[in-house]
Amino acid sequence: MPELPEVETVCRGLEKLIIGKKISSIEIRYPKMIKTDLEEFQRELPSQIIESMGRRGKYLLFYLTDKVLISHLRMEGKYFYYPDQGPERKHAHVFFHFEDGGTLVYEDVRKFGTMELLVPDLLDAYFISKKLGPEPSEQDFDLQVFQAALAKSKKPIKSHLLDQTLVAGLGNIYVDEVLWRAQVHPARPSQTLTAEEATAIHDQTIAVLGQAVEKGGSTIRTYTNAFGEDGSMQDFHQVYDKTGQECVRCGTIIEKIQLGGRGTHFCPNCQRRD
DNA sequence: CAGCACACCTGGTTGC
DNA sequence: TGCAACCAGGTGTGCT
Repeated sequence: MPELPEVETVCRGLEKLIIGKKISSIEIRYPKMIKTDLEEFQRELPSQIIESMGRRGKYLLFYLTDKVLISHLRMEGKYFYYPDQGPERKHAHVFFHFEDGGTLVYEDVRKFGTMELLVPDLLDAYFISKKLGPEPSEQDFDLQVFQAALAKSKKPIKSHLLDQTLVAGLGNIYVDEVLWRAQVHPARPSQTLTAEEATAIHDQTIAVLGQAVEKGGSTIRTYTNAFGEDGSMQDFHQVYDKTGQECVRCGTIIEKIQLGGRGTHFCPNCQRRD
């Protein structure tokens, strides 16, 4: 599922379902996804209460009684909440059983997702170690800092936006949408961007991710009807998965290329290389 | 240090 | 139809 808007949607959904619940037991069927000490994870979680939910970039945060569970959904991670035991499912990897009989299940077909348990004091250091950039908001995402970083990089702008260091939260869908809106070719070396182009990318990043959060995220390729997949942002995509269709701005046919190993959609007329 | 290919997994789609 | 190759909303590693 997830780029930032989808993770935010899951976060808001879980807030309504599991806040205040006490974990009675934990069941881990795919131990490899627990990246901190497994014994500790199994020992510490039971008896903790879900105090609140949070999000930083694409990381989902469960604030527990005296720990923080950091969950990253990677490509296909999903959470399902059941007021009872829940059904048996092939790709269910972690079960959080609550004292009231409810169950939160983490499912992930590709098993790329990760979970880590930290003391809250180490959360800031954790994100610093990941070199995670600012949240895509007016308050946090500073244009001057962004422009200065771009000026020092030869990386294609799309690859740079995807690496989470300049700004947190963009993934392969929204980065294509942002660059289309900003009218910048995805392969442009970062340092060749003009101040106007950098400003447009900055502003459109905030606008696109903000709009996507409002729409509840995007639901693409109708995967299983996962919790939180009720988004409608896909109806507003202008280039992602629009290969062969006309650009709504100029009528030119949208093209798809490979860039940094990722499928990349753009309008060859609106988004010139130079 | 920067940049890039590749690894991690499974399943759906495409093309011969 | 059968099956191999390729592709998928992400990130960490290890190499040049």
